Amino acid sequence: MFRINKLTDYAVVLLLDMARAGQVRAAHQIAADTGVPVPTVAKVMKALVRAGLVRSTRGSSGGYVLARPAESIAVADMIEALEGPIALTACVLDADDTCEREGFCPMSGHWNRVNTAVRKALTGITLAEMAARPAPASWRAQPATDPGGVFRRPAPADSGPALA
Amino acid sequence: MFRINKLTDYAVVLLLDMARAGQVRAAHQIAADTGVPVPTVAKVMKALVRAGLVRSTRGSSGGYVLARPAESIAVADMIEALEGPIALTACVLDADDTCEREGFCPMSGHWNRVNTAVRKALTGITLAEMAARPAPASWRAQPATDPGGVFRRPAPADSGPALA
DNA sequence: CTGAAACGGGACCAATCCGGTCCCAATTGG
DNA sequence: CCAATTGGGACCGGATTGGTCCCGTTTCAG
Ligand code: SF4
Ligand code: SF4
Repeated sequence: MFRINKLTDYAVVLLLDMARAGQVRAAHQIAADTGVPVPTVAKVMKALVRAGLVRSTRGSSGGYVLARPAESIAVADMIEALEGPIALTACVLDADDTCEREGFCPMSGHWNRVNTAVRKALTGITLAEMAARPAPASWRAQPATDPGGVFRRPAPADSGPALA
Repeated sequence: MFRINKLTDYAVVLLLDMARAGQVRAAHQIAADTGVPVPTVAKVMKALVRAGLVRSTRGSSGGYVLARPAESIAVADMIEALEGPIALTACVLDADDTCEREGFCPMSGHWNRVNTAVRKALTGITLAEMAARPAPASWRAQPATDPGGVFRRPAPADSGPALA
């Protein structure tokens, strides 16, 4: 169905939340804030750290924070963090595995162009853009009825100068 | 890994072959021409017919042919034929299922923008463009060494006025 | 009229992938 | 030392995917 992984989706949601918070927060806080189960948040954060998108601090009063400004984190970066290089097919240049047909398949070379087009599209949208505006009304499917009180803004009073 | 389905990949390969042939040909011919196993070709073609991208003729001397000019078949069409509507996440407008978080997830609306960007990228490349040129050398990963004699051009002599 | 050739619509299965959870070691501040 | 956190997996059940096969239907050739 041409979906991104659910975990990747979560990653973006979590990053968006972190961008709006702009301060170090523990995994369980982020979980409570987004409604994503704690173990899942933990798993996703590990991947994000490994990819260098967020920085982590261990020990008590530790937690996670964006490793670089939200302006420089594109959707493509987040996807690559969770799923590895963007490669629509096995014969694309930066795919980590190869297709045995690659040598004589007339389609082979063409996928690179498609792949590039997609990656460019995904690079053109940054985390900052999404964090800034609260999703234009024309984009929303539902009128936003909070069913459980989750997703409260991260302590609006003491959240400091949101964004890095 | 952000891959399209393998079957979708095959679909594009088969369509490209059909575009270059420009005449009605049986599934087993297309299979022999592309190196894709016959049963798989059959399966893919069924999907393509259902989606209206190719027209089929039954009976002996039947086969498949493109339903419309290759110029009007975009990569997005082929993907949608095999995988259904392009919807990166469940909360995208034209997704057939929904996410329970959709109402209060701050990311919800934003995915539509990403989705649109991707779809636009996929709509900008047509089958005709790919059928015309033989994949610029700069795109190819391998120097094209045919390991099995497959993928011979569809009878260059009597192939008629290639393309619709 | 008969039969071969071809498509149509599935059922079917093995293998893989994915999501989700959990456990324990390592680190750090109090 | 203790509590709070992250790090790095293992683990598993369910869903998806790739691939094959079977049988009914349609159509043309002879
Ligand atoms: S070489 Fe051909 S079959 Fe193999 S991945 Fe590329 S397009 Fe698909
Ligand atoms: S609503 Fe939020 S969690 Fe659900 S699919 Fe959309 S972005 Fe992902």
